[in-house]
Amino acid sequence: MNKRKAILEAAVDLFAEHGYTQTSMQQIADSIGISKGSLYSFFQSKEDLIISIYEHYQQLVFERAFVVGLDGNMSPEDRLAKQFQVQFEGILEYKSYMKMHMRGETAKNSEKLAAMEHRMRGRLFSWLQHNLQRLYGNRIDPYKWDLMWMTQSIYTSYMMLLISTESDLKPEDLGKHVVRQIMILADDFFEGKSAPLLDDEMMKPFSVDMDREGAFISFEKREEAWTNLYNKIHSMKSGEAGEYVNIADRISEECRKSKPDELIIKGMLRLLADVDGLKLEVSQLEKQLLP
Amino acid sequence: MNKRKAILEAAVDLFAEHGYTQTSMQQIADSIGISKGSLYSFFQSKEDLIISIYEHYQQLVFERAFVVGLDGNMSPEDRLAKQFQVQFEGILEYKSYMKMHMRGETAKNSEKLAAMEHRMRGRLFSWLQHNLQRLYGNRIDPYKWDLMWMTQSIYTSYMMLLISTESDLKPEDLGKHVVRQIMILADDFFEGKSAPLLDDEMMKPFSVDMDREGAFISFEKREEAWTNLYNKIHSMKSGEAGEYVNIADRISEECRKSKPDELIIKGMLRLLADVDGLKLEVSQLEKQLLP
DNA sequence: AATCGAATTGACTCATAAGTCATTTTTTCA
DNA sequence: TGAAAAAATGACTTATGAGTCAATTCGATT
Repeated sequence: MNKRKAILEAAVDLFAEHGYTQTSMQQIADSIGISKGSLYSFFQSKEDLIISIYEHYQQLVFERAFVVGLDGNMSPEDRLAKQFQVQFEGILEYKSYMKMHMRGETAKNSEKLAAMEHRMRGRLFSWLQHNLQRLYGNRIDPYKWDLMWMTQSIYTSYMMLLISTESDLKPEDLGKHVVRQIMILADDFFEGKSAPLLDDEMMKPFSVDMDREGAFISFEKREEAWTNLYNKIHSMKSGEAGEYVNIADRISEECRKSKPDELIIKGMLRLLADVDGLKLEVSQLEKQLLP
Repeated sequence: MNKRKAILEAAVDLFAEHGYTQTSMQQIADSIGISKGSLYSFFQSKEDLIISIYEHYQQLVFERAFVVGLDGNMSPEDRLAKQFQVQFEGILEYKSYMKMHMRGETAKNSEKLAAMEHRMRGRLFSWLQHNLQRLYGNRIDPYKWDLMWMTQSIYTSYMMLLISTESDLKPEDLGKHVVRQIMILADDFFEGKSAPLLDDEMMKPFSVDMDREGAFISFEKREEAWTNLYNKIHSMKSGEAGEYVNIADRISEECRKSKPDELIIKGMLRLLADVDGLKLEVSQLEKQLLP
């Protein structure tokens, strides 16, 4: 629906400029000329709104890069540079969202958001690891955490420059630059001139279980299945939608647990499968969640 | 008074854990067993409280490193590593404050705080620039922004690791590591293999007019007083100089402690003041250290 | 045009938290 | 010891903003 999107966009702008707590629902409503009550017919709560924002934008910004990674015609180095470039382009395109995201300032309220943020960070690291291994093979292993850590810090800092100033930095240059710096630092490790500081044990909070190489693709598919389901639900008549969102939320919550109860997931999916318009989306999601 | 300090410390812990807006004055009062009204007799407002926190801690954390920079017996490289080390040690010691600071989440409310934050960032950059120039001279100029930017991003990211995990990272290792990475990246620029992306124009928001800022001047004065003292000592006959350097080092060490013992400082200064040629420098330094 | 249901509204409630101040407690000192 | 001064208290006021809902408007259908 269109008004929903308008709200999301207005909210993201305001959150980016003034911060989450400093922006009232009234302001958001005013900025697009609707009433507060109307706003609440699209989003159950302020928290629901910001979560929806993350759900709406995170794919847009972060997943575009992964697709480039599949292009087999480039050297690993160029491919990685290209992926960073695409990422920087995405950041420029969704500046407001990135600004909001960078502020942080939100996570502590909401379990759900914290989990989301953790997942995103984990994905960044597993993506970095994947690419480093493609570049250097297994010999990178002893140094991978130091390299990943420095890489993400350089990447993030240039990203902040990109969104917070009116510079004419080119995503292409930035992509090449970041890769160049990674490689310099890596070479130094290989030459035995630096010793690594970080190890698996220490970086446990940053690693996310990934089922080897197919991880990203399967991740993407799962993500897509979720998106489709939520979109379908939201496009339904409001009366029933709330209940279905609840069920979907319950499933997602269960999946995020360290030991998800398959029966609960199965049951919840069954409930949704009974709804006429959702059959396709549910079976698609089920294939991803319960292989 | 002591209660004031207790409030500051309680507040910084709570702000670090729950965030500024999520911590109420009542909670702060409760946590040290006084009433809210009492709290307001020490700080006019919540904003006044957070500003006082910044005023209380920022010197403690950031200025300790600058003093180390004056020791003339080390190579520029080792000296810089040592400065980073001291910085990391400070961060460990004032973990809560750094956590609070890292959250940000505050600046937009208060003009005064925003200015403060801006000034601190400016100081970091001017310190970095100073050290890079000491390391490489003027040939660093075309690359200095890129190097400073990457340095601060690597430095900041390891700092965050230090405060957010229970790792056993050693400040000494971290200091050496950061310097090592700076030098690798710098060498690559010198070899002409990388091109710089950032320039003065683009980085204007990050450079601060140093002379305009009161705090910076007062800090500079202190640094100047130290420099003068060390210079004078070094210019003396070597026989006695060693002893005086020891005393001066002992003062600097004391000053870097979280709870410096004023009496010790006073005593040490007194010892130096008895030396004929140092009277002027000592009184100059004393004015800075014991106002 | 009349009717019905869905969408929209904004005045309302409720909760929270900053900041105040009359009152009480503690300290000081003659 | 007792009076005056200082410090501490917590109930109170006030402001803000999330979330609700009865009333109203809008729009589709016959």
